[in-house]
Amino acid sequence: MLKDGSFPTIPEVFLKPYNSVEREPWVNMLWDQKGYANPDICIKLGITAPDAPTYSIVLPPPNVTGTLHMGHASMLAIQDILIRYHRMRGYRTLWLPGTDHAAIATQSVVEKKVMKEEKLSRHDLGRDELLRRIQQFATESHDMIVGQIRAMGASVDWTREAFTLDAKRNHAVNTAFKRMYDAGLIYRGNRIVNWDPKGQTTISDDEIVYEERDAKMYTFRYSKDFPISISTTRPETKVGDTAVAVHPEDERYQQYIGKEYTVVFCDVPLHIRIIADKSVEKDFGTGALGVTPAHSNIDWEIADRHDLPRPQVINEYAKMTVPGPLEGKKVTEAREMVVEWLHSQDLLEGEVLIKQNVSTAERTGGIVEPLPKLQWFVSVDKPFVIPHSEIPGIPSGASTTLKALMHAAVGAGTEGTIKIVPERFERVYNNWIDNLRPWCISRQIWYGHRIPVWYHEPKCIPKPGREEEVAQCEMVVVSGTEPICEHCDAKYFQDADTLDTWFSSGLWTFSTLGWPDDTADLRDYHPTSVLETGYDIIFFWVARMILMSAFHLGTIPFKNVYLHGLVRDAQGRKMSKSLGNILNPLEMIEKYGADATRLSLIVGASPGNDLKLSEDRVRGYKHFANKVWNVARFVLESADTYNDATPYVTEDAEIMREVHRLAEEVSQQIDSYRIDLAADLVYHFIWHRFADEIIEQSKLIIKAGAEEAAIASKQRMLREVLVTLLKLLHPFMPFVTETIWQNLPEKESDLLMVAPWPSSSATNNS
RNA sequence: GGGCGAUUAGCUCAGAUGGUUAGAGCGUUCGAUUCACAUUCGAAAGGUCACAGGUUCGAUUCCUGUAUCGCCCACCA
Repeated sequence: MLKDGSFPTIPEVFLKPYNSVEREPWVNMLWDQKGYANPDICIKLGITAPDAPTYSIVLPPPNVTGTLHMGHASMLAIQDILIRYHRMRGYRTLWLPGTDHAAIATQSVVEKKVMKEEKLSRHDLGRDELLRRIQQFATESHDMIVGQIRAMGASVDWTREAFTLDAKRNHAVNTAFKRMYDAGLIYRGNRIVNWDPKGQTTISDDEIVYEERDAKMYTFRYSKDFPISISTTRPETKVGDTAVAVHPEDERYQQYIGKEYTVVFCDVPLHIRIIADKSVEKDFGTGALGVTPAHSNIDWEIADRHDLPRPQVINEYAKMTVPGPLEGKKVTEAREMVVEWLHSQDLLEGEVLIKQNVSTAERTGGIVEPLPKLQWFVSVDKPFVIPHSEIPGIPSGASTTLKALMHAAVGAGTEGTIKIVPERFERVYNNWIDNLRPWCISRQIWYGHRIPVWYHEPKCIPKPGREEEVAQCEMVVVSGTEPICEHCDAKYFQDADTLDTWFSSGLWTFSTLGWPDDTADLRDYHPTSVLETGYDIIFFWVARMILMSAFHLGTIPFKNVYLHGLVRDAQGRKMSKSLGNILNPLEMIEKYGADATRLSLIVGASPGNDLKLSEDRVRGYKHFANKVWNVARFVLESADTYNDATPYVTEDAEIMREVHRLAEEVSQQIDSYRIDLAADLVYHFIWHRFADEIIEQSKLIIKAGAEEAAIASKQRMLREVLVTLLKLLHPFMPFVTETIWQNLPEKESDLLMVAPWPSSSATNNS
């Protein structure tokens, strides 16, 4: 009974267990109404100081290929914790959401779907119709993803949402392409590319997945009178050979170097030169390498050095093109035919079973065929002058390369460079750059940013008197609209290819902020504070963003990179459809609540290490959400009145100091990206210190009717500890804490999400 | 062929610039309780901190090897 004779009343909502299914959508609506995820609104309402430091994250855009999985859920949880923490600390905090068109991934999903349901190929549909289908699919997928991001409680600013293929981003992509082309870093060239015969497109080196398979290595001669035997696992390519390379110091073959032979191999006449090249290993196989310039990367480079002809004998469908019996045969068939022929001619000298890494395309699983093709590339080694640079070690106006920029941007504790957490990935990153080759950016698929290059076809017939300018108008690169030839008024035709999806993703940190325009957002929020993503896309994406930002802005794209691990099942296996061990985030949210789902993905997940997740874990944290709920109920019941001027008795003052120490520790752990430990600290304090000990002890005072001063002190302590703990827990479990906040009799701010973060200083009267 | 990570209680993981009895959760066992708790609380059992050397007064912690598992990179034809 209270002083005025009435009974304590607590909000009725507390009389039932915490119900996440009911409360979470309600809290989401509340957040939407207030719109505090938008930093402009926070400034306008005086919640955030206009000159406060900024804190920004761009959401790694999920692919619009379907729904979100646990990996996405963990990424959203981690970023939301960082964002909510900084927002409460008073930063101008922006978390910018978006989705990725994911070019090849999305197109192949839709193509497969259309093939399955309608038995139609993309060529049956045509470019426009296929694009329409993909658009529709992407929109549905996008809407689903937005719903999932909201369900997780992610406090992103929807007013700034972006899509990697929307009009603004297309403008950014075209501008970026044009500027890199003008700087000479993008060029069109005939080089060996990774061709995926199944997907009918080129792919970059990073989209190759190596699979170990059994293979046979054959040792043989081209003909009886050819002096040197060679070894290969791909005899069918030998009809494209133009040389045999040996090591310059290999005494066995000295006498043959420089000689030329004409042979007939499998009914194909070949002209073979014996050359010396240092890249050949003396001790491998016979020490002699049959050089197939058109169908092997290393051989192409040898051909460069020795000026060899490069006949193509395999086409885009992985079929033989050389005239004769092999023509039109698949490479695998042709291989058997050649081996049979070698047998029949008694040329085969050896056959060994070996393990071999076969290159396959990540998306389609097709076996990659190296082919020479005319494609667009980004040169990472070509020097250029960077007009403006804030990157340490690279002065404005210096001559540099993209590789050098990428190296300089990350690094070993230097002020102003990117810091990667965990640090060991810095080595992985640098190692990758060292091995980087030209980046092939053109793709023969339809869904994506069309290459902004236009060709004059047929050739220009100039107006009289301007004939000499014609050579310059055959090909133009423009960032704007369709060009028209000024010499003959003819229209141009745009390059049919699209850009590698990572080209547009690479611009993400600044294309989302309005670049190429000089916007306030770009000035305020770039470089972003941290890029949080999985360690599996450090090369695909992290490195490309650094490249793009360094070239176009002369800055780093983010100050920190935080790499999280992968979410695996309870046995540590990858989650996959075929294993049937997938946990669906939405289902977990439905059963246990977003708060529980978030915590289960956070606690125990140290940076860069994989997390084993089971449904039991999620269930465990649902119990915790309910525990928090009941703690609040108890405190509001037994301390329904209190006075914030009441002096603390010694014991309670000590508890307050303890709570502030906790706040300090939690802050430190978050600052050093150990949010797993931070979450664990709060969890344990609430459950095993506050609930099990502090509350239990306070019962002895309050319910036993001790001295009034002691009771008042306890009541004030309970209320203030509760408020502090709600704040500390809010970044991790935003829904249950916000719900409780809304039911507090009085509160410092209308929403907990913008309440001030507990400071480490001790309170008054302590 | 290079490189990286992991190896601590039955399971999942913390941990310390090296120092008294190595921690937590889940699980197990025993007990209490319905007076905030779709329960909760208390207690117990359980570890030669992968192995072998070295440095040291002292190592699970640092160094060097080894093993097992996992991952990444690499144009050995």
